[in-house]
Amino acid sequence: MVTIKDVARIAGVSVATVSRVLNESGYVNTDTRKKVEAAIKQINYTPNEVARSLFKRKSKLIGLLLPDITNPYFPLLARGVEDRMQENGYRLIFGNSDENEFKELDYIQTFVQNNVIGVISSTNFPDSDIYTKLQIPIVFLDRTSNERPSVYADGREGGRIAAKEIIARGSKRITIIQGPAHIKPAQDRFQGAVEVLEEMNMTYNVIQTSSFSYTGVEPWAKELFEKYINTDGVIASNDIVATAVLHEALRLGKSVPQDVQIIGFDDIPLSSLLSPSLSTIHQPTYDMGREAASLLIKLIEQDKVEDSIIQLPVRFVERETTRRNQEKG
Amino acid sequence: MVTIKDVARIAGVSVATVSRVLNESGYVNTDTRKKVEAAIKQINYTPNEVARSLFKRKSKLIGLLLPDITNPYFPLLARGVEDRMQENGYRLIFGNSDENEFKELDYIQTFVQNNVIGVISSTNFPDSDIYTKLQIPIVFLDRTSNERPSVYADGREGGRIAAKEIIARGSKRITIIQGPAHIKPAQDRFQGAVEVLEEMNMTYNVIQTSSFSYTGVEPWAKELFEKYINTDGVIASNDIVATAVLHEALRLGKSVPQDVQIIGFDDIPLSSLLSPSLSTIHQPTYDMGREAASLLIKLIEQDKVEDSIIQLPVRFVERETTRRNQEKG
DNA sequence: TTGTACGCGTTATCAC
DNA sequence: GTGATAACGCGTACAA
Repeated sequence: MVTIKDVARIAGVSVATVSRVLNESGYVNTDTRKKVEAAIKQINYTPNEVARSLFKRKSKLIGLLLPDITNPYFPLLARGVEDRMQENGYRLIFGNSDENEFKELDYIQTFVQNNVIGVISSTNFPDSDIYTKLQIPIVFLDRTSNERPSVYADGREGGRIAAKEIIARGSKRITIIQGPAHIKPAQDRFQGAVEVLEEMNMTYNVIQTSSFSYTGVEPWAKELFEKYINTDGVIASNDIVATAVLHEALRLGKSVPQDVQIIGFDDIPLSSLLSPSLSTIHQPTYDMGREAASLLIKLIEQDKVEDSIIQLPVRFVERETTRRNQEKG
Repeated sequence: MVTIKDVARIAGVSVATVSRVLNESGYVNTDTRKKVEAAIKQINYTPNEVARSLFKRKSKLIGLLLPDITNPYFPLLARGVEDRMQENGYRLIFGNSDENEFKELDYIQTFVQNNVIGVISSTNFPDSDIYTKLQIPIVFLDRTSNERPSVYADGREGGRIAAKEIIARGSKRITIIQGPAHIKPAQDRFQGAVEVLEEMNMTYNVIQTSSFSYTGVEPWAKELFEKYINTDGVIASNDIVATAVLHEALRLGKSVPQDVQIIGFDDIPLSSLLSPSLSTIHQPTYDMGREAASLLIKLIEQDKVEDSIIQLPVRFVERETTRRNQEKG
């Protein structure tokens, strides 16, 4: 390993001087600087971030905690975070929590042990001791808790839009799929949809699901059509569930969107590749990741931050699982 | 920050003793140990991994470099790596390379600066200086290079299987989609398919694609049916491309699999949710991640490793984009 | 069985 | 302008 001492020896100066040119701190003669830079280049020296981190008590590392990168919604989030962090020289320590509080605690602990300078987490337990006791800046992503820094999409409005659109397009017997009870965005979506349905005096049914995971979405799709065979409109809790519903509807010989309309949530990349392609409520997922990163960077680098709760807008994406809107012609 | 000194002070012993109980090294009296453990619990002490890393010149961190986590193939790989690493107490520093050699170099450098103890990379440049000069254990994942530790699937056999199956199921005018020329597994698949087609004296066409990315797969699907309108069998380079081809075929009013059969590659999670669901060559993606992690752990913890080149088998998954095999009844 | 002292690579303070 | 040197938190000879 090549260290700052080697550079100092070769350049014929002290390590203090090398440190100065490295960090552009303090005075250093132009000639001296050149000698040092030459030495650095000669032996291809790069500073040991671990030693830096030890001394400064903080690293250039960010902890990123996601429920499950295998769920196609999260990679975009992660990518947004990474790209933005990269721009400011921060790197990611990454972990999947599987919505398991113990695993979260374990990861957060590792983050702290590694002197991460901040954490971004899509946790289901934002009010857990894990986070309230955390001494470093934290941003909740796709999650929120009172007054804590967070970035998320407007789920309630998304639910409202989904309900309005599916009604405007002619569904009369709507079934809402309610996502996991403990996940705030899922409940927001659900409530938004219910609100509109109630306002418009529509009858509707509800199917409850317990997870957002890939595995085991089919059973809920089957349950839906067994319990409510006459459903002619489905507001799904996310695109994965919507995809399973679509699959099951087609399997049962139903025409989509003629017999049943389906609206998803998220607009994950595969939605547009389905046949028929999936109408859905678009979330600016990648940008949410970027925003969370930007917010965390502000929290780290600035004293005070004005807006630390960021809600991003959603929008309806019309594709082929909904009929043309008659009203709009 | 609570340090080993605090523990020592509270327990009324020296830091050396605390260190001994922490690392279970050397002798320590049972009573003393209990006092130390009590103190640790009392002030909730956890060792500073940065200081450890500095002293030992290596951390518990692993560098994981993937082309793009947004491509649905890679999250499973990442998950496999993480789960296995977790079991041995290693954590991941993660980065997307975008198949960009400069970004790779940048990340590898960061990994080294952070004392990672090993690297797993799905690089397109395994023979680059970046890797040949690397002083720490490295495992190539879903990639391979002569004699270097690597874990990958048997692409050639996969290509052969795909061709055999699509022929056995009655396709006469087959089009193969050839993945990016610089990615070894893509070429293996292609060659395997071509081999069988040649052996059986079938006529076939080839469409060349330049990337495995999501964006811009549609154009190739369109190109395929414009150039080779009579195609009745498509061997796609991966499931994303296959999905786009399926989408386009249905859009053109073709019946799948009656008019055209489609076989994908990878068996990403969405494949089974498509309508019709996608027949494909299954890769044990998650297990590949795990295997790569296991191999790297061996490389790190053992002196010599017998098999450092691991090729995993693939298999055909029959779903709905292929017809029933007549021969098999 | 336990404690002292040093070094890991870096930065910051303070002389010179 | 530059160079010693202490300190960051930990692990390990070596001494006691």
